[in-house]
Amino acid sequence: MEIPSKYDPSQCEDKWYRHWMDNGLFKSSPDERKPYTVVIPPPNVTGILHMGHMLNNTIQDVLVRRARMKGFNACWVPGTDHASIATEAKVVAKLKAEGIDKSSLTREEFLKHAWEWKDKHGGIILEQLKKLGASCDWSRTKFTMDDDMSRSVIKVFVDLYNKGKIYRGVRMVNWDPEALTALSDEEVIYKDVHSKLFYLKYFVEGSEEYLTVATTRPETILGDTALCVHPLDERYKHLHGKRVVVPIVGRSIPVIADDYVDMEFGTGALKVTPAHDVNDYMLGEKYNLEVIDIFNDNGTISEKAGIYVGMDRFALRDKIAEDLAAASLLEKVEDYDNKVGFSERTSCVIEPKLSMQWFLSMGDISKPALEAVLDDTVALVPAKFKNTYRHWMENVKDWCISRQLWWGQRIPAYYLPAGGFVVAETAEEALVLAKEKSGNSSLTTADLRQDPDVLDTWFSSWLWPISVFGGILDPDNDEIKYYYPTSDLVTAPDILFFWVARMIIAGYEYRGTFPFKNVYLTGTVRDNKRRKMSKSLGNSPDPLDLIAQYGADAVRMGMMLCSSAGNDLIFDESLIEQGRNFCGKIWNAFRLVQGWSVDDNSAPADSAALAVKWFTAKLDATIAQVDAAFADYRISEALMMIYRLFWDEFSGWYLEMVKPAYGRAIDRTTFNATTNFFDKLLKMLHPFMPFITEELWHFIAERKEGDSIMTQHTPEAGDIDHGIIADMELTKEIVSSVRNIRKEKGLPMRDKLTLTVVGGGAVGTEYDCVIAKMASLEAITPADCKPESAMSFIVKGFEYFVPINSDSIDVEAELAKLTADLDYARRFLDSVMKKLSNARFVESAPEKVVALEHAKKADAEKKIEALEQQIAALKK
RNA sequence: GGGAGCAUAGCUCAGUUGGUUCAGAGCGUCUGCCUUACAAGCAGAGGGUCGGGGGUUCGAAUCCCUCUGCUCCCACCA
Repeated sequence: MEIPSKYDPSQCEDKWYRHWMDNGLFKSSPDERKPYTVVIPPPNVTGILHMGHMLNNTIQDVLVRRARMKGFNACWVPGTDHASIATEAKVVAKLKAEGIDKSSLTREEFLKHAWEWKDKHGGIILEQLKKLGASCDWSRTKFTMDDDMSRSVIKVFVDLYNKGKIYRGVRMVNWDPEALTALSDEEVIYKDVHSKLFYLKYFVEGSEEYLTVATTRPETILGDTALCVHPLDERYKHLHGKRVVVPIVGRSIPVIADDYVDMEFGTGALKVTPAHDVNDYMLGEKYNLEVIDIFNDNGTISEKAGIYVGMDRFALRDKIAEDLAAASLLEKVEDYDNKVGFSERTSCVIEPKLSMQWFLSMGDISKPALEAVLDDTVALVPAKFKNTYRHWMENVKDWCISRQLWWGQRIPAYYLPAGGFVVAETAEEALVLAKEKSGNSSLTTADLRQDPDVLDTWFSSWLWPISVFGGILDPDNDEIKYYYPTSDLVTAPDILFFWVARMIIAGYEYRGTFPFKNVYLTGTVRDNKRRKMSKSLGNSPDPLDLIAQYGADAVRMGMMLCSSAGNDLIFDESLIEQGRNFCGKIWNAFRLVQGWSVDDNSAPADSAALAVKWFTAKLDATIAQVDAAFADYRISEALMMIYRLFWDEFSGWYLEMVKPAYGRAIDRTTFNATTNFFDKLLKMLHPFMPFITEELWHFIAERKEGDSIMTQHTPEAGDIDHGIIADMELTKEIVSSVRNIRKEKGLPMRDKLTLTVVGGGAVGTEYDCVIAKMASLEAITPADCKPESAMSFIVKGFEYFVPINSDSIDVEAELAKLTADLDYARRFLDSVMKKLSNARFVESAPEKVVALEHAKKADAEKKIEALEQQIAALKK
């Protein structure tokens, strides 16, 4: 088969992906092998691939492909998440653009639009993952709102409700006035903002005296129902029990005393708005204050406020400041930096709001999940996240699971006409319960009103590792028993609490054990200015463009090179260029080997035989190192090891050692060994670069229909010959030293040189053939002393000389260099002697270390002697 | 406000329990080379008092303290 002179990814990638799919190579079903299971962090169903996905899924694919080649039954389950808020927001926006208002639609009509949107855009991101080479079992693709997935969610809700872990209640929640829904605490992002601190005057009723109160939110005075001071605050003691008048509003409110107030802050007086501040709510409960909800759901002023009705909350802030100033009720305004909560999804300012919601109590249920991580039953990689995890789990609060949306699993609570509700998986079951509860047997399903809210998206994704295998609906099915617990989870640390922690909780609650053994937490992808890559900044390249430009393997390699677990990764396109260049290197090395003609009758040259022996050892050593790196999830290091093995050791040294002279054939033994090395290298590379390795692997031999490198066994390390590796390192040092002299003296490779070795040599003479070939020498000769007119170098204390024309030797420069070396060597010896003459060192240091210092001493002495001789000879 | 982490070559990062190989790798830089696989390449070279200061130790990039500068997480100071 003719090999093209250049690697063209576009010619290979689709071809091999189709090959893998057509032959069902990604598919997994339970068998006698050990399972290796990964569930994908389901991307938003309407999302498109960004660099974060790229990173995340490349890592997963590397792990999955490697496990598969290690003999595991690898199963990577793909899927998408319905992403309740995000998707609903997109659909609302899309309808709005078409002139349709959500409020003009019925729930059913809206959901029809949403499903249409999902059907149109839902598959895109998964198709993009295929371009990347992801080896998911696509026949298992799940969506969190698939019928069985939704039924799992509902079953769990009912179960937890029946266990008393889910309750309904009025609480202060984080209200998103744009999405018009409650959010969980985790969905609120606090940011520093520059705001203003307004100092307002509250006149004491029937008096000219007033208190000044500092607030960042003057508009909330409409909802003020008390003023609070510290009981010990001397400034206000006389006002306890008195009443003050809310400025502009004119309402009379009590002055209460509570030590919650910080006397140092502002004026030491706090306005209390129980409906719109969490702390104020607490005070309101304690002192039984009136609660006035002054906002509509969309953040405008409600009828209850009485004045300014219909104004937007931020417009009112400006307006009320003006009006207060006009009425001389505003003492002053100061600049002030504080934190404000923003919605993770819509980015609008969160309004604390009192409302009726559903909650999951987290206290008991989260305990096993905390233990599991603390004792490494579930290992977080890197482990530094254990602290964060523990902190969160120890302070976990109840989870607000209801959302005032339509897109999602509707809460299975049914309200009875006469009040009260029942919770059941279906309307029919609910009816039975309702009849029982009410004693009214004439009820019909039409009499029951299902709760309009849906569940938080994470209330479905927390079941993901279980529900994708049907483990909720049928806990004893073969799939869940085989694949669960899964092996590795690869995800971003920003959803450690949203998702990872809750999956562990659900794992223990519904399977009695952890959902995955290891959690690999990726870093944030940043640009070369360290800015987070994001759509809004426009600094994120389109992964598909990159794949089109450089090829998927190059992109994968670029991602993997800069990604260490848990650390942010600074992505730069140059990394992908490096990946592309590596593809070229592999391709060309392969072309070289395949281009050799083979002679079945000749015996291997000495240098070739030695090279094969050496590279066998080097390969084994690297395999062992790569295995160790993978065991610790040091994946980019593993890749770098293979990269250097291939580029430097194999291409730079090995192939040059065995390469036949121009026009000559290579012997069969060496050729076969080389092909075998190539085969192993391709297998080692395959998890990282699936396409090019598959393409080349098929050139090595005639393959049968359906063969693939991806189902081959990855090479295992044999016994490693460390001796030959060390000797070859010295050999390379000698070769490099000769090359350096060539470079310095401008001697071209075609000029054959001689190498003279004094006093034996750093390596045995059997390496001479390699040195000669690699350094382009015509002879290597032993000698007793320095030859006339020669350049020199020292390896491991042995003197080497390259005789050259005396005209080209700059005696002064050589002397200067040698003298500097000698100086350095003497100082080094001094430092060694200082240690050895220190009795405390000799006493306390381990024997090994002391012996080492002795060895260093011997080496240094030898080197000094050699240098002195060289200097003396040069001076003559 | 509480907690965690980071600081090593121009850039991105390795550096296990202090002691061979400890000051490393890749990329970039510089200098030669179109040497018959590859200029997306080959050969060679330079580059860091391991953030500052102090301490423990025979010995510190590594352990302790402190300062400085970043990052992240959590938190109800109006």
